[in-house]
Amino acid sequence: MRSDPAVEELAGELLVGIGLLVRRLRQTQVEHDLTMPETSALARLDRAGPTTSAAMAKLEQISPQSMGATLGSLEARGLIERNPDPDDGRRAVISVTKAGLKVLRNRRNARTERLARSLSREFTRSELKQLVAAAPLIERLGQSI
Amino acid sequence: MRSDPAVEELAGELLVGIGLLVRRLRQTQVEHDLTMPETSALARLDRAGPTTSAAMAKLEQISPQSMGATLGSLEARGLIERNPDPDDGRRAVISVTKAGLKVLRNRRNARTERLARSLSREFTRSELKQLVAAAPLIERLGQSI
DNA sequence: TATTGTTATACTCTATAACTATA
DNA sequence: TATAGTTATAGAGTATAACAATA
Repeated sequence: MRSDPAVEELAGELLVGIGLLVRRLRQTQVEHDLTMPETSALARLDRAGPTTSAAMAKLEQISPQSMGATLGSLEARGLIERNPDPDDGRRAVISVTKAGLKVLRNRRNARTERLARSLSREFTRSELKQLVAAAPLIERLGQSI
Repeated sequence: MRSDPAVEELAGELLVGIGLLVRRLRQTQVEHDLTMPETSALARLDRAGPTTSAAMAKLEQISPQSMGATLGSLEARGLIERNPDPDDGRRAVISVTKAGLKVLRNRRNARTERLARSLSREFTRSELKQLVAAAPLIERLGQSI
C-alpha cells in the first residue's frame, strides 16, 4: 500500500473525484444561501470560537485578504460581528451572531442538504460507514499537504 | 447511519474537508505543469478513450464552453489532438497524443506527486486502505449529486 | 521593524448568451 | 428544429502588491 504506484493511483483518483465533487457543489447556488467560502468560514468560526481574521485565514489556508472579503460579506448579512480587541488596537475579534448560529443550527444550508440527500439515497449503510471513516482523513490531508 | 442527523454531520464534514483540500491543491502551481481542469480532462480522456468535447463536458459536469477552453489549452501544448469525425461534420473526435500519454504515464504532474507524498508520509497503512475504499465512493458522489 | 487589516488589481475557472455550421 | 462547437462577456474565488494604523 505504501509502494509508490498504489499511492499515486490513490492520489490520482482522489484528485479526479474531489475535483468533480467540488465543481458540482459549487453549482448549488440558491437565493439567499451562503457560498462555499462563507459556509466554510462560518462553520469554522463556530468550531474555533471567537478569533481574528488572520487566524481564520491560516485555518482555512487562504490569504488574509480573501478571508477579509468573505467575512465582510458574512458581516453584511448579520451572521458574524467584528468587535475591536481592547488589548490590541489592530485586531478585530470576530464572533458568530445569534442569526449566524441560527443558520448553522437549522442546517438550512442548501449545499449540505443536497449532499446529505444524495448520501442517503445513493449509498448503502456500509458505504456510508466507509465515508464516515474517510472524512476526517480527508480533512487531515488538506491540512498536511 | 441513515438517520438524518448523522448523514448531515457527514455531509458537513465532507464539505469542509474537501473544500480545504481543493484550495490547497489549486495552490500547487508549477511552471509548465497542468492546471486542475487540464489534469482532470486529460486523465478522463485517457480512461474513456477518444470522444467528443460535449461528451467530456458531461462526464466532468461542466459546460461545453468550459470544456472547450480546457481542451484548447491542452491542444496548444500538444497533449491532445482533435480530428474531424468523418460521419458527422459538426463533431471533432479528441484523443490523447503520444506527448499526452507521456505526461500521464510519467506521472510528472506536480499536484499528484505532492498529494502522493503527503499520503505516504502522513498516513498509516490502514488509513490509506480506508482512503482507497472511499475514493470511488467520492467520485460516485460527485456524479450522483 | 513587525503585524493586522484594507484597498486596488489581476488571474483562473466557471457560467450564460448569442452565433455558425451541420444534421 | 436540434446538436456540436465557438466567441463574447460576466461572476466567484482566489492571489499579490501597496498602504495605513498599531505594536
